[in-house]
Amino acid sequence: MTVTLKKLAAELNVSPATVSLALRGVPGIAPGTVTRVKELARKYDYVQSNIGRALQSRHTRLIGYLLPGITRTFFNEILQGAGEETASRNYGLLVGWVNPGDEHLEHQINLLLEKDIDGLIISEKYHLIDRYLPRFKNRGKPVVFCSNKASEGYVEIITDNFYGGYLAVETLFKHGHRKILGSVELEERFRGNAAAAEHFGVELGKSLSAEDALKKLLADNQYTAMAAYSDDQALDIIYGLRRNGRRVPEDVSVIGFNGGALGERPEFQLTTIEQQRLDLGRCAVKSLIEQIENPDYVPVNQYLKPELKMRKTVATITTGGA
Amino acid sequence: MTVTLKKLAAELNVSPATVSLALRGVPGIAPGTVTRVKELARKYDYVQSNIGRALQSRHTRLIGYLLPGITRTFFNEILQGAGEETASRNYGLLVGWVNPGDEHLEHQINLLLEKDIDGLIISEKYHLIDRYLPRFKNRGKPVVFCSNKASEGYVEIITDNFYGGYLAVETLFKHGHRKILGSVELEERFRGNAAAAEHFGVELGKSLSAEDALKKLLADNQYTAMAAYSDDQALDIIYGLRRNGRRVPEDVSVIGFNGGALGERPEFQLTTIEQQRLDLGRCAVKSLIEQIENPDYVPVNQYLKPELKMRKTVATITTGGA
DNA sequence: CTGAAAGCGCTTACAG
DNA sequence: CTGAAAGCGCTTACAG
Repeated sequence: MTVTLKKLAAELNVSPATVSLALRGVPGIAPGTVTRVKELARKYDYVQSNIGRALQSRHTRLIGYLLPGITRTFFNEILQGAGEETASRNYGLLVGWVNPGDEHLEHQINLLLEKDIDGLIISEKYHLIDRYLPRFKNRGKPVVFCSNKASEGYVEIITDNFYGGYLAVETLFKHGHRKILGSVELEERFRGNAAAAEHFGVELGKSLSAEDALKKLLADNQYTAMAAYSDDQALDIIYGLRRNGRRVPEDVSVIGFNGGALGERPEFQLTTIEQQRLDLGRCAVKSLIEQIENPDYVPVNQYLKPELKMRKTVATITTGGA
Repeated sequence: MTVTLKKLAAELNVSPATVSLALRGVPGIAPGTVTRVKELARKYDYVQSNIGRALQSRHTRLIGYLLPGITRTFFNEILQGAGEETASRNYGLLVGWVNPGDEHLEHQINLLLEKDIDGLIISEKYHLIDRYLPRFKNRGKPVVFCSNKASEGYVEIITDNFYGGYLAVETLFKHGHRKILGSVELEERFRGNAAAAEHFGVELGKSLSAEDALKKLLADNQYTAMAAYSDDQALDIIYGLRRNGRRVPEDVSVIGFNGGALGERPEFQLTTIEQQRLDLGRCAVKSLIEQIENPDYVPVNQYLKPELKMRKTVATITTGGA
């Protein structure tokens, strides 16, 4: 049913090697032969089989992507960015979702190994996956972490969380806020908060969760703004504030972190620090393919700058005192 | 670097065939040999290569999934359901996003064909993809449409939209509503609306879009409820109603269609008809693999029943008159 | 119970 | 410019 090189060769009375060379445009084949081969190939809708090619080259041009199954939304755009970049390079993207429960993960790893992927992108906690990494390394298959901190000795392509944290507090400062609550849920981001707070002379509080933040914002009337851990958390906090009679942004400003469709809804109009999710996926693929195709390439970590998305949950206040 | 059957065979002084049989547990190999082979395989972390196997069996155990690139959220859970089912059957899932612009699509199709997928799932408009289907059919590769209407002669695994439409109007009827606005954006679903309206003796209006629906709801105070085309549309309508001083659900009830995280937010608490998205993906994979592995299997369309998710945008009203 | 051979679809030297 | 051969990693008959 499927047309192979051999069948084309037989029909044209040439050797399979000639057909192979002609189709790939390798120089040194008579122009007439090339034309006849290409015509017949088109007529029969011949498509080169990856399995023949891969067996020979030891490269399948397949890359794997492992991502958490529970987080239903966050990784979608990253995945799509990865998929688009992958396709544009003539690679295929093999996706595996990891659900809690280790058995499942080991099965996914074996599946990817069996399918002979050339490299792997991981958007999953490194401590879950650490133990499996040598299985890829031993086979010379590169691994890149995307949007998640990498295991020791591996490359990470992630948002510049320090910068994002800095930008959040800087933005609030520029709108007149002098006492701001941060979240320590992501250490690097809070360090960015702290650096900006120190630089601009802002007082910075710590919260451990949405509930904790809400409690502190309600208890202490000095806080005029919150730099939240995520958009979801920002919305939860805004919801809690409003239920408790506080206005957002008139009484308290809130800035999120992530971007995506949710904060865009007219009901929310959430000001946020937006991650470049499509680019995270794209850059991870670029780095991985570079490593696959060029063994001498020394990969480096990449930290993508998030961008301020100004909407309507941050207000300018006139600082009392100063 | 990578350990092959041959290397194991050489080290054990047996033939590759013996190693192959031993590893797969084919009966007729001396138990001692099986043990020695398996031990060495584990020691070297031998993993059977799909390319060798596939070349031989003409099946890669890879399936493709083509989905639209613009709709960033709707297909994620379907895709994940598909991925989980795929993995549990020891298949790999090759994902391709289709963005507007035909070149891109043809490229994706060629990519999937090259990668020798055993079958294809499509969540894309059939008229975009029609012309490429013979390329799969001619190669004996089954194609299943998932969550989208299928091309002539192909199988579809989709939500039972008629039932969903019926359920929406039935639900509103049971809450006392007697004049309801529907949406004709999805024909089958509106036919379900209409069937319920007729059965319960409810008056049913037509709207063409969110704006149109809002206009009609505001203009005609007789409508007490809206069966929306989607959750997004439902939220847009609720937003518009509230901005115009109408209360939801006290003045107008609104029921969505889809399910997902958005409507669950406490700000919305959207009552909706929820599609079984994970199951749509799973069922599509099941049908496809059945077709791949059993050529005699005659696939059938599947219509998955959506479920009512009662939240807070539908209220019971006391019908004036009756 | 085990090995030698052939072959799946390709590509890469090599010979002519 | 073209063909014959060998080989990539496996599995499937077949012979012994």
